[in-house]
Amino acid sequence: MTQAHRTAAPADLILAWYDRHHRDLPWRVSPPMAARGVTPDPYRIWLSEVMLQQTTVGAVKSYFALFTSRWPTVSDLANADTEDVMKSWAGLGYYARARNLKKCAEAVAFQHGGVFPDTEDGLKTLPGIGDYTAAAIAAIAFNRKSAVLDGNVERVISRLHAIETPLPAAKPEMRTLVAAMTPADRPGDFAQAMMDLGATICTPRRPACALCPLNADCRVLGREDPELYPRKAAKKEKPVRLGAAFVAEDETGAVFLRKRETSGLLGGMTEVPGSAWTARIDGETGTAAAPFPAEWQASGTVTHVFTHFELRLTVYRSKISRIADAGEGWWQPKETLDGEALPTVMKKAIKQAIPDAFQKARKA
DNA sequence: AAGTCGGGGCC
DNA sequence: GGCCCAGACTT
Repeated sequence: MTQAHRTAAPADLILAWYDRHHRDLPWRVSPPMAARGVTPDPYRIWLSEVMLQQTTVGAVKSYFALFTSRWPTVSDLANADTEDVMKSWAGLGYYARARNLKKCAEAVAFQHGGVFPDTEDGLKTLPGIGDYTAAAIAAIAFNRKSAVLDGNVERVISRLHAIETPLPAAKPEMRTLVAAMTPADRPGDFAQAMMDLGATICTPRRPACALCPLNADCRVLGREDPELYPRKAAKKEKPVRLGAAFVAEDETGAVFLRKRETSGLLGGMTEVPGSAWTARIDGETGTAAAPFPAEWQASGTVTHVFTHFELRLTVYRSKISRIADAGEGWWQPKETLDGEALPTVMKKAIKQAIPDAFQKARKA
């Protein structure tokens, strides 16, 4: 085979690109670090992968720093107070991840001797670890030759092979193609390289094809608009739900809070009292669902978009003397609201009623 | 296979 | 305003 007709294998092209353009991330062992003998910590790889599920790198960084600082090992996390974990996760979203994170840490610490399973199948038995995360940890932390397929890789593969089958039906086909590409030599770096490629070059819009190490192999480039890939099933529209939220402030400035059910939407998180969130758009959202009688003053509305519906909350506020029978809940001093397990929609509601309720947003 | 489950950044 | 993001889990 002559050199002129021989094309380098895609995996080699991607790894060569990765060696030059990889991003330095807090949980990553970069090729230069690896050359100095640094090995990945499965705990940190696992923690980062769970945080990164459907979540951007920028959103994760400060949370990763907080968690690894408070709980440096999986055993530390396993022995932590669950409520502290929920408080630390507040704002990151998909709160079932936090509940499963704690369960997984307990399983590793108390049933696996504090050591993560080092195979894809073993990892997949743990709470919160599915197909993607098991493959990613196996590849990145244990150098297993597993096929890592996330949203980034789906985009790269769909364009590289001009896959016409829409997602999610195309996933098995894509996984097979990724498995065929994955090298035995550096599977962990290959996985991270493919995801970096999707995050920085093969982007959803305006991909930088001129800079792509695979542009000579791409079946879409030069024939169609890459933005048309991956094909996706049509999505249904988001319904609107309405509700009321009640922000009560006592004579000391404390706010009345309560705890949500442990499962379902915002499960296990803290809330201000409110009505059910109904799909009806007729009828006013009144104070019928108020937690106790008070002079409730309407103080505007907040809108919050969840994954499958849009919520419009009418916010009511009142200043009352602390009453003995306020129902399930507690009065939280205003200056300590920041540390509570309040999801973003609840912070919005409180801020609507009491604009100076929070110190300032947590920044990276 | 479809529905549930957050939040923010980007265009 | 819509789209996307290192998806998992339930039904």
